[in-house]
Amino acid sequence: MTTHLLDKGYEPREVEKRWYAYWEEQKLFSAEEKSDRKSYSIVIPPPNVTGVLHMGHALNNVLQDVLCRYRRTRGDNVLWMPGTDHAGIATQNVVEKHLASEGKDRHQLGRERFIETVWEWRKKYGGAIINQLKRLGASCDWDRERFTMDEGLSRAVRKVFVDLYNQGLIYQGHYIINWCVRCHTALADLEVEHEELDGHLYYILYPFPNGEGGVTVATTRPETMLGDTAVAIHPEDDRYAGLAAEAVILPLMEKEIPIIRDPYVDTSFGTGGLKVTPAHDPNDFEIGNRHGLPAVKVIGDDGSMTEAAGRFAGLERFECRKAVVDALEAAGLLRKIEDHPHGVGHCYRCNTVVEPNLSEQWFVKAKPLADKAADAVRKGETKIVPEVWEATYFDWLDNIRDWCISRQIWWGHQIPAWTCGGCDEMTVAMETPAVCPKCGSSDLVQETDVLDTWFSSALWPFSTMGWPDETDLLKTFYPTSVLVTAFDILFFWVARMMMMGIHFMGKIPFEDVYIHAIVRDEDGKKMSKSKGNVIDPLSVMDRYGTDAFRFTLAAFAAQGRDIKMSEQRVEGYRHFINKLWNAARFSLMNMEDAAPTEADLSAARLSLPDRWILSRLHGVMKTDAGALDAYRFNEAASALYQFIWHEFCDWYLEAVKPTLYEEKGAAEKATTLFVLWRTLKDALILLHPFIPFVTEEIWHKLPGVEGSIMTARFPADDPSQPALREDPEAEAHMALVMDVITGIRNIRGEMNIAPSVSLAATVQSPNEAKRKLLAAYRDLIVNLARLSEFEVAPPGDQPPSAAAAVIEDAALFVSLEGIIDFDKEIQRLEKETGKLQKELKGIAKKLSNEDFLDKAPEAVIQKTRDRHESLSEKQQKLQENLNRIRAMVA
RNA sequence: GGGCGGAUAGCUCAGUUGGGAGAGCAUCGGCCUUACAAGCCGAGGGUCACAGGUUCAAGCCCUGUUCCGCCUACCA
Repeated sequence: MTTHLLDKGYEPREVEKRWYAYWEEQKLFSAEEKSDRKSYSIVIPPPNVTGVLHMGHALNNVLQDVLCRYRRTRGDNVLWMPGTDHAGIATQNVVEKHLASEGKDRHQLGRERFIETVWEWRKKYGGAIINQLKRLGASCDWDRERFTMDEGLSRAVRKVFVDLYNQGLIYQGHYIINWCVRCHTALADLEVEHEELDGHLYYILYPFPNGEGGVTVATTRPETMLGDTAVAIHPEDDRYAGLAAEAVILPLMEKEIPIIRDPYVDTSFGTGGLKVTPAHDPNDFEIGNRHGLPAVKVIGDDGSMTEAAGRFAGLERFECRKAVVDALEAAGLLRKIEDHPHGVGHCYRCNTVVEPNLSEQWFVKAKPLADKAADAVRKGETKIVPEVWEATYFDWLDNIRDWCISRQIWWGHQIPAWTCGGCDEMTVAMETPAVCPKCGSSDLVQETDVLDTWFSSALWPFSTMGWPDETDLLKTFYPTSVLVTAFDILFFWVARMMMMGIHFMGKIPFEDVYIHAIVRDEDGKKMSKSKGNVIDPLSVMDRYGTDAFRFTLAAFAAQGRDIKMSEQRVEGYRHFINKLWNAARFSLMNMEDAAPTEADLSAARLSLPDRWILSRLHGVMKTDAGALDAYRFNEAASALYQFIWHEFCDWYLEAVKPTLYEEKGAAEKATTLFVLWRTLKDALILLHPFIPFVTEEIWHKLPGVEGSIMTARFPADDPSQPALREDPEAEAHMALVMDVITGIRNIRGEMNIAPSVSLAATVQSPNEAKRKLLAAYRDLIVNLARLSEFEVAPPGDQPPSAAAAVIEDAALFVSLEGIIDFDKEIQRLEKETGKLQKELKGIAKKLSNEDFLDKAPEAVIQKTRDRHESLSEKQQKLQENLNRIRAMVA
């Protein structure tokens, strides 16, 4: 320990760097694989390896860090498992872009070389987000850091795939899926984002073969007509009841296609005629299956028209749309065009319009897994907080559809399925087979598709802990205590982890799921690069310090509402950090190098402010623990804020200054010093989870403590310290003293009397006990209200030139001999009585209501009566004073 | 189309079994009081979106309306 004095201002940057390095060196984030202590574990939502820290990460990780640091102070064996996600499509896109800037593309490199390049890229840039998490103060067990493409996790992925395949829960099939023509891969339904666009509805006449009339169909995507293989009408549609024709001519393609009847057709939409394109629409695909229609793929995987599109072949799909419309127009078959806003699917990775496309893909049969995942929450095995999200969770799981897990990209877990060139047999296995188990041929070709990234992240809670091996880590930490995440990945990730966790571990992956808010900009808009409204957390930390930023996030994290981030708020909390710093600075200035000797904390030996602050410390400790245990971060943060600033600084420190300056004697100083030390020490421990850096810095200047504050125990759990307790008497006495002081200050302020002017005050109360109390705390009142004289007396003559206030049954007079402004005082009293009058009227009305007296609980009635009595007493006293002053003026 | 959330002080938001409307910031007035002017002391400011209902009593419970935001959906 160098000096115990703090610098005048808190300089976050150097402090943050120093202590983070210290924590890492001392291995203070490390979990014990085996321990007698209670386990507490969280797996981090793994950020994309290509990611940079944004506000969402910051909030998410600060909340996790608060919980982990809090649980450590409570003595738990804490594991916060960190890692990153290989983010297949996103990462591949990033690296491809990088290649493009060098004039290369992945096909030139080939699959193997490309994957090597991604690994190189990952090695070079993939650590960025991890370092940014460290900057945030995240106390993850970094020695256990995992990556979804690591060997161990890849083995878990393979095992899960093989098991599910053998259990019949994974299958391969030819289906309509969402296809991104830019990423060149299939997407799961979830990965498609719908956006309402102003489109058009085109009405096209499909003529009968005999040339007389036809069926008019309506479509938003006219280019797909080239792949139509039927026209459907509803079997009971009267408009087509007498229809003789059994086919129409598909315009532009000049080919005959059948008219079919299917109840799927909505008679109320358009003309009641539906064009059927099995290869490019999921509904049409099913209709096609029902009626045995061929599927003609006219839009290729690259988004341009195929040979099957005839003379439109080679055109880009939207170019083709125009061309088709023009051609139809020219042929006189375009009946009309209507404006038609409708939802259009976009790729969640690159925002390209997604094309429903027919192809061979792998799917997970989701229903059996989803049912168990929903049940676990229904039975309360896993609790979702706040509860409102349960409905959303159930809704999705109860209506789940099979999950398309294959992706036509290179970066990811290649599907462990091999097809025999000899006999076409498919082998799915953990290890690469040498020969075909059926025919013995060694001509085996592995499936080129890779798995959806979310397939591997679904295993995260147990794959990171060593599964499929039965590790100590799993035994100690699975199921995890809580998952902290935002609702936008409730389906993508949370639900799927539930499905996989229950299926493979036989146990839910987490006891609680805490869903926090999304961070938005000041105007409530989602932050996005394209809108240019992103606030970079790193620059916020640079300017205001990490602790201020963290405290802001925690204070904003009220359940069920989005967070609107503004730098102004962070600035406000920087002031709080500074306030704490200075309070500590003041405290330390008064302490010797050694820890204050332990004092007797029984009420008899302590001054009122000492008793009071210890009682308040006990109170805030309880609030803090209760709030954090229930994930009410904002409540914990604001309780601590309130305590430090408005109780500890504003009242306690001011109250004990004379004692610290040894105006009351050495013994009193020693006692107060101990209380001050204890309060500061415990407050730092309570604050540490929120603002770890500044608390650690102060901690090391505090005498009588050892090691890091990270190893300190929560006040209620520390056997080496006398227990804190509630002291209602001290709180009541202090409240009275504070009322008197505030009353005097109020008069001073309202009458514009400078603080430098000492005043004389008198309190008159009929209550002898109260008089005794006030007399006993005379020094405190004189000091904090800046008085020259303070008299306590029974009710009697009122001082002549005095301003008055009423505190409970006591009248307070502040002598203003020579400086009183009578008009001002009259105004002040009138304002006060006016307010009281209004309130009294309301209460009186209540009390005169028979129904109220009849039906309200006795306690409520009594409370109302008491209040009425004390208010009218106060009113009367103020009125007397008002009359007195008026008389003096007149 | 279905569902969810929000509307409380100038701004941003708390308000958990219905029983005296709160905080931070901003504003106004007074202070360089030897930890902190990133501060201290004091003050003003709200028909709790609107309309009904239940109740002795509603910001809170019920119904409806308006305006925002979000999620979800295979009507071309």
